[in-house]
Amino acid sequence: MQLDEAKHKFIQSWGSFGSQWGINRTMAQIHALFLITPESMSAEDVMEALQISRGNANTNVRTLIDWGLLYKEFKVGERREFFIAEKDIWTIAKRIIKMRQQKELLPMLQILGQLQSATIESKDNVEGLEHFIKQINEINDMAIKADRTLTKVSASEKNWFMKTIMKFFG
Amino acid sequence: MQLDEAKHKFIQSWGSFGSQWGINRTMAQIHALFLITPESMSAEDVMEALQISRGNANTNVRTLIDWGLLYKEFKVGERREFFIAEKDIWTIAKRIIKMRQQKELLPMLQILGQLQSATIESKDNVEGLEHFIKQINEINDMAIKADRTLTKVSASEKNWFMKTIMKFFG
DNA sequence: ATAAACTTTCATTTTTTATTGAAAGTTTAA
DNA sequence: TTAAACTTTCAATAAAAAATGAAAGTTTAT
Repeated sequence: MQLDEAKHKFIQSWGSFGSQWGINRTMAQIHALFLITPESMSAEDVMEALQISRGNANTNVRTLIDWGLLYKEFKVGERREFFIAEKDIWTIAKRIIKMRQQKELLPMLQILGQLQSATIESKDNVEGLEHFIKQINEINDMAIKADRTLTKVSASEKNWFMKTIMKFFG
Repeated sequence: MQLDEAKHKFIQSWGSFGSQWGINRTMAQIHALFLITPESMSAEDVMEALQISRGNANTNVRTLIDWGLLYKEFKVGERREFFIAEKDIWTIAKRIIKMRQQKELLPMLQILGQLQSATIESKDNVEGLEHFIKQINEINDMAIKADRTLTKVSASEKNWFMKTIMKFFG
């Protein structure tokens, strides 16, 4: 297999992988491209490599920077911006976990909290009310546990994580 | 707050939560509806409660059954099918983890495996080739660890999980 | 055997999400 | 200060995903 073919395969696959996780396909593809490119690249380079528009490239590169998965790199004598990927997979995983926790888990926890603290009335459906409250409580408990776990994982050092968790899971 | 209002809020929230995870909004809403409904419901009940079409209700109820989140329930003297939710949050979490692992992680592992076992050629870009192989290896290692972890979690008993994992994370 | 009761399918339509590219905005060098 | 080089924005367009509903399929009771 040629290197270009292998790269292409990886980029496509990372793209569809990402799009299954509410991460837009192009953003994931740009990320993949950077992961396997040792040098830094400009917006132009990304546009050419993935055959996408300037606006699309710009938007998704910005988001990747926000997520901490891409860094700006200034080159002497160069006017335009260059970008380079965070390459350490553990750091990448932690950043993705953190962003997803914020985007997804947090809003859910807020709603669940609201529902728990609200006084819910229902005269004619006591069974339904009790069941509702029980379910919300259980879901809230699980969500809080998940949230704590993710917080600790994304704040942890690679070594600590590998030692304490991976000894259980190989 | 009225019970109906609280239920509605939960259903909407669960729906948008789901849609961020590549799980279609209506499927998540149907799931939420069943979670907070103590009795079993027919397709008709779901259609009415969520104001959706027959086809939509049918498709998503089938998928929820496939995922092990809904069960069929037969009522004596009733021709149509009734459904009822798996209510235990731990079981639900395990089933969702398992499905997502199959849908998402497995295809990625296959591609990574293919790329690792392939002999990749590149005369003129040795640096690029070495970097590519290094990155693929690292990503593959992490993916395998994630896969093992998810497999063990989704096969584990609630008590075991809580004892061994939750003592780390509270 | 057949018709009523119910479920599934799928071509079409609608909704949602992502992309484009031109115009506006910004920075830098001379 | 201005014009070239580059970046960002956003209204319009395109693509992808989901929903509809009527028709086809299936099951059950008589």
